[in-house]
Amino acid sequence: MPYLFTDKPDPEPLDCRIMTAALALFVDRGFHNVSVHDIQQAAGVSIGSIYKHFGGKEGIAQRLYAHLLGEMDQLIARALAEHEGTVARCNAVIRYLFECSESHRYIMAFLLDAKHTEFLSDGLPVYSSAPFETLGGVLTEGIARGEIKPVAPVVALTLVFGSAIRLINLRFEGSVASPLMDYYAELTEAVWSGLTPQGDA
Amino acid sequence: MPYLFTDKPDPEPLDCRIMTAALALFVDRGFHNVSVHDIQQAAGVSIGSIYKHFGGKEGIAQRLYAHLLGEMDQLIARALAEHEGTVARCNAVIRYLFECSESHRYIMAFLLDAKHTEFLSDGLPVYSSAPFETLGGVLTEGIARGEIKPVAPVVALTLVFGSAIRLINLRFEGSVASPLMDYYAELTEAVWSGLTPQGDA
DNA sequence: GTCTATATCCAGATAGAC
DNA sequence: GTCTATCTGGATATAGAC
Repeated sequence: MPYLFTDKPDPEPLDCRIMTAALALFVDRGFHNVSVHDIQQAAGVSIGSIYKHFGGKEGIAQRLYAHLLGEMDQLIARALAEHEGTVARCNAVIRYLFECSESHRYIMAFLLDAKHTEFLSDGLPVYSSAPFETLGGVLTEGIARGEIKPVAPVVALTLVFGSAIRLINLRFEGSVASPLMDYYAELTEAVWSGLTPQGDA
Repeated sequence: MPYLFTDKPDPEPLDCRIMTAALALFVDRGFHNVSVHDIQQAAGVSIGSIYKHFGGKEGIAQRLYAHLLGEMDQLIARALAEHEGTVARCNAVIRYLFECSESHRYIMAFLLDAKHTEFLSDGLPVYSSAPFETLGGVLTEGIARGEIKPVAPVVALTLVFGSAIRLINLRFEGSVASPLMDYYAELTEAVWSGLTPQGDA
C-alpha cells in the first residue's frame, strides 16, 4: 500500500500488493492501457482475488484514489500545522509537494497527473477535492486578512499552486532535468512578490 | 474540420466531418471511452470510410493533434506578431488562450486538457511541442534582455503560462463559473509584478 | 470511394474446484 | 479465501458488394 509518511507494514497484505502494483501500472501506462490481467501478474495474485477484493479494475482505482487523497490531506494538514501565516503555510505545502514528487513519484503522479474523471464514474476532479478545497480556504483567509492582495481566490490558487503543480507535471513528463527543489526559491519568491502587498518572499 | 481562425468551407468534406465529430467525442468522454462506432454514428459516415481515410481511431487522433497544434501555432504567431516586448507578447498569448477557450472549447480542451501520450503512440506531450517551445524562447529572450527577472526559464514558463492554463483547465472542469477574461487583468498583473524587475503590469 | 456484414480478438467478469 | 478455467460482450479491423 503506497503511503507518503508511514512505512508499510512488513507482512504486506494482499490488498496492498494489488494496490501498489496497480498504482505503478496506472501511472506508467494509463488506466485504460492496463488490464486486470496485467495487475494480477504484477501483483503475483490471481484474478479471482482481485474481483473478490475490489470488484474489478475500477474498484482498485476508486480505493487507490480515496486512499491517496487521504495521504494528500495529511500532507497538507502537516504543512499547515507546522507554520503560521498564509505565505509560510503555502510555501510549506509547495515544499512538501516538491519533495514528495521526488520521493514518491507514483503517488504524486497518480494524484496530480491523471484525468480521474475518465475512469472513475463518480469521482470529482482533483482540484474540486477536499485537499484543494482546504488550500483554497487558506488563500481566501489570507486575502481577508490582507496578507495577500485582493484578487479572486481562484486567481491566487492558480498562481500559487497551479504554477507549482505545472512544474511537477513537467518534471514527471521528463521536460525538467533538475530536482524540483532547485526551483523552489525562485518560484515562491516570484509568486509572492506578485501576490503580497509588500512583495515579500 | 475545427479551426481557430478560419470559417469552415461550406461543402464540408468527409474528413472534416469525421474529425469534428471525433474531437467532440474525445473531449466529452475521453479517447478510450469512444469507439469507432460512436464516431461513425456521430459523423454520419460508415465504418469503412473511417478506416479508409484514417486507418482507425488512433489515426484520427493523430491527424487531429497535428492539425490542432498547427492552429495553436498560428494563435501564438499572431499574438507575437501583433506586439512588441516580452510582457505585451505574453499577455497577448494569454488573452488569445482565454478567448479561444471560451469560443472554441473543444479545440482548446483537446490541446490543453488531454493526456496525449496515453493514446498517441508517437506524439510528445503538449508542453514539449512546437508552440510551447516558442513560448519558452520568448521568455528566455525576455530574461536575456533584462525585461524579466533572471529566473530559470522553466520557472518563468510555469508561472506565466502554467497558471493561465491551470485556470483554463478549471474552467473546463466547471470549477470556474465566470468567463476567463474576468480574471485576465488580475492574473497578468500579479504574474508580472512578480517577474519583472520594476514590477510593471 | 462508400457502405454492410462479418470475422477476430481481447478485456472484463464469473463459476466452481480446492 | 484463493485459484483455474471458461464465458461473454464489445471493440477493432476486414472482405467484398455496390
